[in-house]
Amino acid sequence: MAQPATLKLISEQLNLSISTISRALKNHPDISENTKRKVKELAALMEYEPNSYAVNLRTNKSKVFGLIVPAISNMFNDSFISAVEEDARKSGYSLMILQSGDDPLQEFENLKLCKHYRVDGILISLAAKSYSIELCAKYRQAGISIVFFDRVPETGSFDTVCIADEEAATMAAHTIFTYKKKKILALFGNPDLSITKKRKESLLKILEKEKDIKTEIQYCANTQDAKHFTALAISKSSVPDHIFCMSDEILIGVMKALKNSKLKIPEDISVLAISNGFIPGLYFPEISYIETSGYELGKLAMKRMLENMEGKTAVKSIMLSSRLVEGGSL
Amino acid sequence: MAQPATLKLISEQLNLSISTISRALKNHPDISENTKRKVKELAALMEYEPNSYAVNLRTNKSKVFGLIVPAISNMFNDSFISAVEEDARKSGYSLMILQSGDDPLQEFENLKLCKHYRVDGILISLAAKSYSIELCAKYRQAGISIVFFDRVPETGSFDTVCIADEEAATMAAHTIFTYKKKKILALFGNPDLSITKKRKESLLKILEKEKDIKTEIQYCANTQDAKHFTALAISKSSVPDHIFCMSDEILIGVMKALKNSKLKIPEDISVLAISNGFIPGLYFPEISYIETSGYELGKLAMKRMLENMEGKTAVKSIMLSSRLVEGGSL
DNA sequence: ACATTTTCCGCAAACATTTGCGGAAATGTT
DNA sequence: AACATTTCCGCAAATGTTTGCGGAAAATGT
Repeated sequence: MAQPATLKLISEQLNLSISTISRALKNHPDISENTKRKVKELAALMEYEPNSYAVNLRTNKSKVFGLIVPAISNMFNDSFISAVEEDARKSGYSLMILQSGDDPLQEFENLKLCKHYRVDGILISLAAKSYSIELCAKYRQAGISIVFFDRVPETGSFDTVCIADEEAATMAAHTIFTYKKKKILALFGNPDLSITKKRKESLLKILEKEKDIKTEIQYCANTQDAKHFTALAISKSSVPDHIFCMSDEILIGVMKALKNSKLKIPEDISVLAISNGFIPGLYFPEISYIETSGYELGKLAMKRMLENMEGKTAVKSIMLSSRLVEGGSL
Repeated sequence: MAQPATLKLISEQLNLSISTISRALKNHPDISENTKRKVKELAALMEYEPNSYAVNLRTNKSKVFGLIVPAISNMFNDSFISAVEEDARKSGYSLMILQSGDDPLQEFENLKLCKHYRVDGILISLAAKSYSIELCAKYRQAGISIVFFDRVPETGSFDTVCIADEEAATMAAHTIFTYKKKKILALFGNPDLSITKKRKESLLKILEKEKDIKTEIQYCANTQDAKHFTALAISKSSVPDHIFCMSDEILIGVMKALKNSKLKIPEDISVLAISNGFIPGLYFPEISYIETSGYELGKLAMKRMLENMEGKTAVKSIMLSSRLVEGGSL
């Protein structure tokens, strides 16, 4: 314990060569059972642990995955991270988690950091206005597996794992139909993200078929925006009878505005969100939502990554289906 | 780009020795400006990046901190992590984040993983029923700086950074006084955690001074428990006029129960929580809370850690003060 | 012109590990 | 007894860096 144990130290104690120690510890057939036993005993006693730097240097593998997200905080990422961490651990990998804060520059730096630490693979959910995609392509070229999740690039052939955005939005639209809503306020996030585009387009595609449904679209950079647009909409003469929220962040803003009004949910106005369910469950009545499980997505993403590590490098796009969870807000 | 650039490769191109390249790149005074320029230019061109494994092997420093938390998800940890990550990055360190899932065994394994990756320091918030403290002591002995935060060990001389729990609970008690509440339901988390003990004791110490204040204590393992105990309490003949929640998790359960009842906040019953403010802000009226800033705590923790790295190893206990933020629930 | 200092650079060891190769000793085969 | 085989282990190179030391060449001083 005084000095951290090394192969050399053990070899000196036992009058064996370093290579013998190394082989004994990994059950190399060249080494006799007797010697193996002795070596292992002493190694255990000395609490030997291979120096990961030396191993990595030699093998050029780190057994670490980089995980880059805009923010660790949001509930979606939370459960995503949990899932990824679980499965990574099971396969002997660790995670280096970096957040971009939705800042393209920071994201770029994080990517370089991953390279610096020579991670074996990178899981990344893009920042808005990201310009990191070329760098990703380059790194992949250099042998680093890259899996995009949730916020994926629109173009280029990459491995992607994401929510079936079209399906989720389509489901939302059909729900709005079913409940015969006529005047919709639809709130979306950053319009630059492909996830936003997909959801918006799919929703509109269906809603626009019906002539008597009026839909107002707004883009919200944050919760505050969502609150603002909601307050504005319900202050007008013709109040919407339904609000669609693309994300939790937006839902929170909407609810703040609604609570400041006299409008009752669902009698006066109904609400539907796309969410993992945590935030919707905090309200009364609970808000209905199209479920997007970060946990499930994480499982899929890590599965894809591990396949990659085993050489299955054919590019794949994976979609995760979602379902409607009815609270009492419809 | 075909081969990753190394010092050797550069040296061959320039007909210089490896050591000259190494020194040139770090502005060693022994190297002439002229040579430095040439070396740097070629290095940039070849996109040279030092192999971190080799560096770490040589220097025995990893420039990585381990961060172990029960769960990444909770809001407190979120902001804590953000702060830590920010300041770590500024000092050239990266973060390896591991979650214990409040499982002592997992925590133990994570600790060993940190050792395996030879992190320079460990920031850790203990799991309930943790038995990792001895291992921490051992690692510290072996030269790894360890800073405990939030959930810190009760005994032993370690660096700790945590909320001024006594102060916060005392503040809560005084608030309850001020608002002349008489029948209190006080909900706490895991009774094994020192943070729970401290908060409970400080609260009771004050409340028990007043004869006409009745306090009921319950321990909740999760949100569900909190909901259960709240529902139970308000179903009785004498309903409490105040509920104190030790954490967000508990607050959520309480609110679920209250929303299922006819009780109005704050008219019929008042609510006070210890929180960072995010969850309390979701309700209407917003819930008053004693603020515990994970962000601030993160700043302090990293500051302490960096001091440690510079050799200031005298053990220190740091407390972060909190303040009352009034929503409309009192 | 010689001695001294400064400038600039290379040699080689060290960090801990992995692994191809070769070789001595022990065992087995006729 | 001579040969072939198997068993078990060590040598040495390689991974990419850092750094103490020493030394040649150039610059400076007398």
